[in-house]
Amino acid sequence: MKKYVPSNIEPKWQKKWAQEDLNKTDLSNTKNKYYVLVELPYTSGDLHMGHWFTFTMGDILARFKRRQGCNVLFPNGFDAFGLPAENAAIKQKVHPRDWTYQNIARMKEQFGTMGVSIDWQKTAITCDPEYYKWNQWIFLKMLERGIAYRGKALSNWCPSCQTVLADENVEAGKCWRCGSEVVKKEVMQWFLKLTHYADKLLWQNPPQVDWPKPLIEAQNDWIGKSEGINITYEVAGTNEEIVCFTTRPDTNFGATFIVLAPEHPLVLKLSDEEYKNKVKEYIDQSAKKSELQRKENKEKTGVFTGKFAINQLNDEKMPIWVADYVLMGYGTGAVVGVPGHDRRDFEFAKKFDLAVKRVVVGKDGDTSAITQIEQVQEKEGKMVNSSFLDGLDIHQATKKIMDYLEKKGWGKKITIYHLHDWSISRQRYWGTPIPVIHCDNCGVVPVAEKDLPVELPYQVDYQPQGKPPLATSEDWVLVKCPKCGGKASREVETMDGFVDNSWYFYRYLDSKNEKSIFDKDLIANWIPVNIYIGGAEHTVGHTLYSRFFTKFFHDLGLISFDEYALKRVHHGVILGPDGARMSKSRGNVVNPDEEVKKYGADAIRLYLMFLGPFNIVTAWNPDNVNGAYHFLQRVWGLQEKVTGNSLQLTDKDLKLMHKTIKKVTEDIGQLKFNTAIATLMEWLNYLSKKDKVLLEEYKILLQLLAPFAPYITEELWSISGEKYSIHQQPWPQSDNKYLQEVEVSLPVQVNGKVKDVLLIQKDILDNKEVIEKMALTAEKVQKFLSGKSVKKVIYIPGKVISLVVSN
RNA sequence: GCUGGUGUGGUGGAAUGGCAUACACGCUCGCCUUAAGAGCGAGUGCUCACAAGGCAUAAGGGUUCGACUCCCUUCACCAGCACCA
Repeated sequence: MKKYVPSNIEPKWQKKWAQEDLNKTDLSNTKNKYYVLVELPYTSGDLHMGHWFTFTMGDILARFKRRQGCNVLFPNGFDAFGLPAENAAIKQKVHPRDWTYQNIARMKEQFGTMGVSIDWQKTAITCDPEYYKWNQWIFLKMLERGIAYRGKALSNWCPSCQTVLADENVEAGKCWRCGSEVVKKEVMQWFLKLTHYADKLLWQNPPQVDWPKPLIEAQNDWIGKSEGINITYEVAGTNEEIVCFTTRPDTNFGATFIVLAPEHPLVLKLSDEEYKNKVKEYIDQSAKKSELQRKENKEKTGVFTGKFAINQLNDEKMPIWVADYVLMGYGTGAVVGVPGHDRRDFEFAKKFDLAVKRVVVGKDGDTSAITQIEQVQEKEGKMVNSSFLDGLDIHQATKKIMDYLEKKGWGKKITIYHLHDWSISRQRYWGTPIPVIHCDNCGVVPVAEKDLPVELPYQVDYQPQGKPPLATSEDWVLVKCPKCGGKASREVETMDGFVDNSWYFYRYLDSKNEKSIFDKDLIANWIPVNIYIGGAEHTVGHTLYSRFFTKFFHDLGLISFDEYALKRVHHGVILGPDGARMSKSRGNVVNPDEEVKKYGADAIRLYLMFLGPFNIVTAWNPDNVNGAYHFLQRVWGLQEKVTGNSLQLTDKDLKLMHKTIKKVTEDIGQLKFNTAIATLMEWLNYLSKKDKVLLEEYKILLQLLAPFAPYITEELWSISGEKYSIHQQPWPQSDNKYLQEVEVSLPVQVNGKVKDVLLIQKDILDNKEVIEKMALTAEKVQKFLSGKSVKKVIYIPGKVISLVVSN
C-alpha cells in the first residue's frame, strides 16, 4: 500500500475532472432542478478561509443532490467592480482592469484546488462589458419608470477632493485622503427608488420563503414602516406654517415646544433678527459635524429662533427651536416636543428650561409633576389633563385625536418609512458608467438601448485629483446630444458595486445572451434558487437590494415570482487562531494555499465542515486540522483490510451500515455536516476494529464520504477497481429491513432519575404489564424501592418507564 | 437604549421533552522505536484514596412522572440597528 500523500493525488483528479466537464448542467432538463447559489466572491486577490468554508458547503450540497438524481446547477462568478480594486491598483501601479482579471485567473485556479464542482460555463464577471451592459439596461428601464432619478441629498463632502465620502471614510471629521474638514453638503446624485417598493419588501408573517428570522426582523426594522399624522401649526405673527410628523398625537395637549432640524428650509426664514446670527452659527456647526460625531455626542444642543407656533388644541404658544437631534431625513424634519412623554424631548426641555406637562398617568397612578426622567411614561397608560381625551387609554386616544385633527383640517394621516432611496452615484472610475448624457439644451438624455454598453474607457487618469476620474477623459466625455445633436457630455459618475451584484444569479443562466438580459422561460424554470448561502453581514444591504431588483423585474414582466430564493442560510465565520477576525494588519491570517500544501484540500474541507454547525463563528485550530487529516489517513489505511465477497456481512455489520447511510443522508439534507461526519467516524471506528472489511461496506463508506472529501474517495474508488467516477454513483439507500431493532434498551427512572436500563425484546414492547414487572423487579431498581411505595407508573412505549415513589 | 441570538467538560461541539457530555481535539499512561515523530491500545465532567453513591448543561425560580430542551426573573457574551418623533 502506498502512503496517503494528498499532493500526489489531488492535482491528478483536478485535471481529469476539469477535462471531462462533469459539472456542466443541462439547463433544458428541468426535471428535479436544484439551484445551489453561493454569494459570488469579490475579486480581492486570493481566496481566503471564508471562501473555503462557504463554497465547501455549497459543493457538498451540489454533489449530494446530483447523486440523489437532481439536475443541479452550481455556478459561480466574480464581483469585480469597486473601490478596493481601484485603490490596490493605485498602490501597485497596475491598471484596475488588469489587476482584476489577474485576480480572477488566480482565484479560479484556487477554486480548482478546493475541488468544488462548479459549472464555470454559467458565470458572470461584473466588470465585463457584456455583463454591465445589462446593468445599464436595467438602469434605463428604471429611469423610464421613475424608479431611477436624479436628486439632491445631504452627504459627507470633502471640499478639497471635491467628492462625496462614505461615513467610513471620514476620520474624526476629516477626509481620510487629504485631511481637510468634511462638511455636510447637498449633492446632486442618482438614486434608485427603494421606497417605491417599501411595502412589497416588508416581510409578511409568516414569510413566504425560508429565510433567517434575524434577517427578516432586521429588514423590517430597516424599512421601519410607521403610521402617524402630519400636524400643521401656524407660526404666530407670520404666514408660515410648520408641519410636524408624529405617531403620538394623543400626547398633543402636552406639547410645549417645536424643534426644527438644522437643515429645515424654514429655519433661517423664521429666525428673528436678534437670534439670526446664533442660528446661523448653529447651522454651520452642525453641517460640519459628520454623522459619526452627531451620533457620538448625545448631549442635547440647540438654539431658539425667537418665534412661536400655536397649538390649536389649547391655543398655547410653543417656542420654536433648532436642534440637531431632529433629523431632516426622517418625517418632515420638524418635531413637536412633548417632554412629559418622550425622553429625548425631556432631556432637551431640561437643558433649556422649557415647560414639562403631564398628559399620561404614570406608574402606580402617579399624576404629580414630571421632574425626573424616570417619570417619563412613553408606551402605555391613561390620558389626563387632555380635555376630551381624559380617561382614555393612549391607543384609543391616538385614534380619536387623529380623526379629530383630520376633521378640523389641522392634520393628515400618513405612513412613513425609515428606508431611504438608494444613492448609487460614485465619483470613481472602476464601476459601471451611468448611461446618460447631459445636454445644455435637452437636460438629461438617456443613452439609446442600441448604443449599450457605454464602455468604460481604458486610458483614464484614475489617480485621485478632486473630480471623478472619468471627467479627465475628454475624448470619452464629449459627445453629441442624441436628441438635438448639440454639444453634450457623458455622465462621469459610476454605479455603486451593489447594483452589479443585485441580480447576477439571473445572468448566470444566460450569460452569453446578447439580445436580452435573460431568457424568460429559462428563468421561470430555474429561479427561485433552492438555497442561497451567504454572509449575515448582507442582511440589510445586498439581500435587500437583490429583493428590490426582483420586485422590479416582476413589474417589468420578466418574472412571475416574488422572492428569488426559497431558502437563505447565513454561514459562519472562521476567525484567526487568536480568536480575532483574520486580517493582514493583525497578522493572524491562515492562508488556505499553505494549509493545502500541508494537509491537502480534503482535510481542510473536512476540518471546516466538522467544526460545528454551518453558522458557527469560531477560531482556526491547527490541532483539529490534524485530526481531520488523521481521519483521512485511517480511511486510507482501511484498504489493507478490504476483502472480496468470500465473507458475509454479519447482522451487526449490516445494521450499522444502514444506520449510517440513513443518518448521513438525513444530516446532509439538513445541512448538519458536522454530525454527518461524526457518524462516518463512528462507523470507521467500528470497521477499523474488524479483521476484515468487506468491499461492499467499504464502497458505501467511500460513497458517503465522497461529497466531503472528493479527492481521496475518487482515488480509493479507483484503486479498488471501481468504474470512474465515484461522484456519479447513485447515493446509497438505507434499507428499513436492517433498521428494525430486535432489542430495545429501555431506561427505568425512579423519581425522574435513571437507575437502570432494561434490554427488552421488541415483541413485548407493547405489553405494559410485563415491562412494569420487569422494571419493578430489576435489581438496581429494587434498591431504591425498599421501604417505599410505588405511587404511579408511567410507561412511554419504547422510550422510558418512570416510577413515582414515596415513603 | 432597541431587536435578534447564544450560554453544556481543559477545547470545538452532540443531544430540542425521555440513558447529558456522541464525535473530535488536548492531556495522562502503556506498546512500538536507538531516538524523535508517526502509528496502535487504554483512560479522561466534578466529588469520594477504590467501590457504592452523590453532584453537574450561566444563576435562581416554575411547569412536568421526567427539563440542556418549555415558561418567568437575573447575569454574561455575540451580532445588527440606533436621537426614527
